[in-house]
Parts: sequence; C-alpha cells; structure tokens
Amino acid sequence: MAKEKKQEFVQHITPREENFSQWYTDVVTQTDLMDYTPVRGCMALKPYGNRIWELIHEQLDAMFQETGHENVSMPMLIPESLLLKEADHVEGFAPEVAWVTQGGTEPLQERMAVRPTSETIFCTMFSKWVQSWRDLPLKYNQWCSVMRWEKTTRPFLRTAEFWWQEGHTVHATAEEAEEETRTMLGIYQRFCEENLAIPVYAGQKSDKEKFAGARATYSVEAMMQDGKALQAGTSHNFGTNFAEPFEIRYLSKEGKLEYCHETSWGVSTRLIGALIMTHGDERGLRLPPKIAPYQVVILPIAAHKGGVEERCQEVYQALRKAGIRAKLDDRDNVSPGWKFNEWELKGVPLRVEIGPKDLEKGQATVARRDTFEKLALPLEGLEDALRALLDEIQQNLYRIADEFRLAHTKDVHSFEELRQQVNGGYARAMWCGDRACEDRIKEETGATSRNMPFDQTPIGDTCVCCGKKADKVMYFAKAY
RNA sequence: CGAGGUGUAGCGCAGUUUGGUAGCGCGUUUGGUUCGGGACCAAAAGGUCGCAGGUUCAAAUCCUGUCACCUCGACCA
Repeated sequence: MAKEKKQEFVQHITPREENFSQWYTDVVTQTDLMDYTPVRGCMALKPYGNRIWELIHEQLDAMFQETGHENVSMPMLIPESLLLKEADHVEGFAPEVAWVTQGGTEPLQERMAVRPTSETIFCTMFSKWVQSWRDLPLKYNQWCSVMRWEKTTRPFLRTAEFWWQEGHTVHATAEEAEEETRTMLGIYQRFCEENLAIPVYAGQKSDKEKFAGARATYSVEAMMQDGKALQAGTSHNFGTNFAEPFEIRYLSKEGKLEYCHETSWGVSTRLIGALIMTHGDERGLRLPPKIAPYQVVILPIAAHKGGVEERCQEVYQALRKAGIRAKLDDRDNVSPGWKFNEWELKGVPLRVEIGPKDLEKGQATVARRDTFEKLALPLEGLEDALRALLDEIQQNLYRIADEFRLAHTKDVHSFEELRQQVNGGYARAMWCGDRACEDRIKEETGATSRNMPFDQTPIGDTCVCCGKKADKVMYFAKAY
C-alpha cells in the first residue's frame, strides 16, 4: 500500500513495447538532455545533452584531423543567387529554407537563406581558393548549426535547427574524390560502432534517395529498437556537379584547365537520438562509456558518518587522475534511493556506492547500468577495475545492439515477405534498380530503400517487387 | 500538411457539461530527524488557467484565431 502510493510520485516512463514513440519522448524529456524553446521546432541543448554532443565533436574531430582535414567557419547566410546555381540542389532544399529579407530596418536587395547546408557557399569560396593542382586537395570541415523548416519535428531526430559537422573537400581527380567519400563513410561507421556502440549497415543510396546534387551518396544506417532505420551519417561524391556551375577549376601539371571533383559528408545531433533509441531501456538512457558525460557516479551513503565523505573525495580525485569522467553526487537533500534511480535514468554506466559498511571492509559497492549487476570491489586500485568494467560495458552494449540488429534483419524473396519483414526490421532483397519499384514498395509497405551494401553477393536473381531480372542487393526498411 | 487528442503552480492532475474570479498530490524553501533501492515531521512560498482576440456585469469554463506537444497518415537526404 505504502509502496504503491510511492510509485505515483515517480516519473513514469512508458514501456517500449506499449508505445515506442512515447517512450522516446518520455526519456528525452526526463533526462535533462534538452528542452523545448519558444522557437518552433528548435530545441535548447541542456548541459547534459550538450556534453554528449561535445564528446561526439571531440572524438570525431580527432578522427578528421588524423585523416588530414582542417576546420573552417563559414557564414550562416547564403545569398539566394548562390543557392540557385545547382539545379537539383535548389529543388531539393528550396521547400525547407528559411529566408532573411531585411537588415535592420532596410529590405535587402537580395534575400538570404539561413544555411540548410553549405555546399554553395563552400563552392563559391573554393572557386577563389583553387587555382593550381598544387592547391589540391582541400579537405575542410566545419562544426555549426543549420536550419531546415521541417513540417514536423521531434527532439534530436528532426529539428528545424540542428547542430552538425559538414565536411567539404576538393580533389583533382574522380578517383581521389571517390576515395575520400568512402574513407569518410568508413570513419562514420567506425565512430558509430566503436564510440557510440551502434552497429550500422554501410552502403550506397539509390538515385531516388541520394543527396540533392550528388553523383553518389553513401550512408550508414542504424536500427532502432522498434526495428526502424535511422540514417546516422552520409557521405556524398559530387563529381563535378558543383564544380561546373561554380567554376571550380585548376591548372593541371600538363597546363590544362580542369574541373575539380568534390565531396561532402556530415553527421548531426541526430546521433543522440540514435543513442537513445539503440541503447535505452525501461529505466531510461544507457550511455556507452566512451560518450557518457559521466562514466562513473560516486554516491556517499550516510555521508555524515565516520570517514565516508573523505573517502568519497579521495576516490573521486583518484578517478579523475586516472582519466575517468567521474561525478561525486554529494547532495544531502535526496536519499540514496532517489539518486540510484536518477542516475540510472540518465544512463551513467557505473555507480559506485561508498558507505560505512563498505569502509569496514575496504571496498566499494559497484553497480553496472547495463546488467544491474552489483559488485563489491576493493577500494585499493579501484580505478583500474572500473576502467576494465567500462570497457566491458562498451563491448556489451555493442553486442546487445548487434544481436538485435541481426535478429531483425532478414533476406526476403517475395513482396509479401518484404511487407512482413519491414514491420519490425530490415529486409535484404534483390532489386532491379528501377525507381518504379522503390516507389511501389514505399507506397504499399511504407518502407524505403536504405542502401546497397558493398558486399553485393546476390541472394537471388529477380526483383522482389517486379520479378524482372535483378542484380542489386538492397536493404529496405521503414525509416525515421 | 490532413484526421484525432491534449494544454490549469516546476511535474502529474481535478475543476469546463450547468460562467461568479482556482484546488489536490509530488516537488521547492526553512528548521529538525534520517541516509545501503525513489525517507519523515512542522511551517512557508508558488498559478490567474498555452497565447491573442471576442461575447458577458462577470470567462479556466462560451466563441474565433493561433502556438506547442502526443497518436495515425502525407512529406522529407
């Protein structure tokens, strides 16, 4: 009775199987990652959510640096005339551009787009910066926010303004551009799998789904716990599609004027949505140690009793010195039980309890967020034990997600099979390559083509849709 | 963007049918007792009912518009 009443006060998270979408919203709103703002479709990142983005930024940026990229900063406004230069590009983005039409009290001569993406402004600058083969390649990246006037928005998954990085590179040859495009996709795949513990399918987009203005688009596609696909990152090879209208040319060693070959690639704050929907459970977030703002939270139990507070401080300092992101929760106005639940909700991988009973035995009680296992570990050398546990949790979260993904991916050989499979997962199927078949599949099942894996070993020879000869292996799924 | 639903204190809700100037629980603040899975006692602060108009002597309640969120669809790299 008393217990039952208590439950009423506890913030409720809708069970995933009851309503996954509501579960997502519950988790997002209760974990202090973001808040809604007075600006339509735009969120505020609160410290906890912002820290995750910072860690993504830091770790991904290091990978960009290692592969020879440099960061730049470009204007957030793009004159309309620039946006209009590449036909497919305008067509793709025009419906969702926000415009600035006035400066101070004066109407502008030419309206400016709040950047929905920066290809056109990068290209304009590249045409000034590239003259000779000696200037190439240019491998630039910027971290910024962009705006797309989306009709319906959801925190992290689709917001009007979102934060991202966009890489833009210029190369002398088609081969180099293609290599860059693939390299960056590989980095995204590695980052998703190793840092975010999110397994992905990497492959090439169909013409229908490729970026507005690209020759080829590659993507990494993650699978959420409801079996739906979430595009986690894209990498585009533009060929000379932008170089031609923007006149980005270089004088070759042979003295010939040649068009440059370009790429662009990006990931966004949507990755945080992917983290939530890949790893979250009934108690809230489960953050992979590598991007958890706090990897370990230390909870003093009965802090006023002999030596507890001091010992917690010592452990906290030792963990910090060992390079572990630790938080000492020494609030005295909430009970330990409250803190247990709160930090579980926020997904901290490890909880370290230190109380009088622990001190008697020279130990700490350590609880894992992924398995809820409780361990008694010696205080001596605790940091090494915790580091090992963090590695284990990182692996374990990946393993669980990977098993889920494989269990929810199936080869299908008929339209009916495909229809059923995409109700809760990915279908791998043969496809003839016709847009008409993609359209029909979308129409009748709600699934879209996700990408064509690089391993194109056929699983049949006829199209899952039209039954004609087919030589493409394609993943289909319903997508966010 | 279409259909349906919701919006009242930080959070969860009652009050709206039958207009009369807002209530409950949690949380918050202060003091005290507690502290190993969402503690307890006492006192106190906190809202004008998403926002903007309108009807009325009087609007949380009726009308119009608008915004946000949720569900299902459409759209979308």
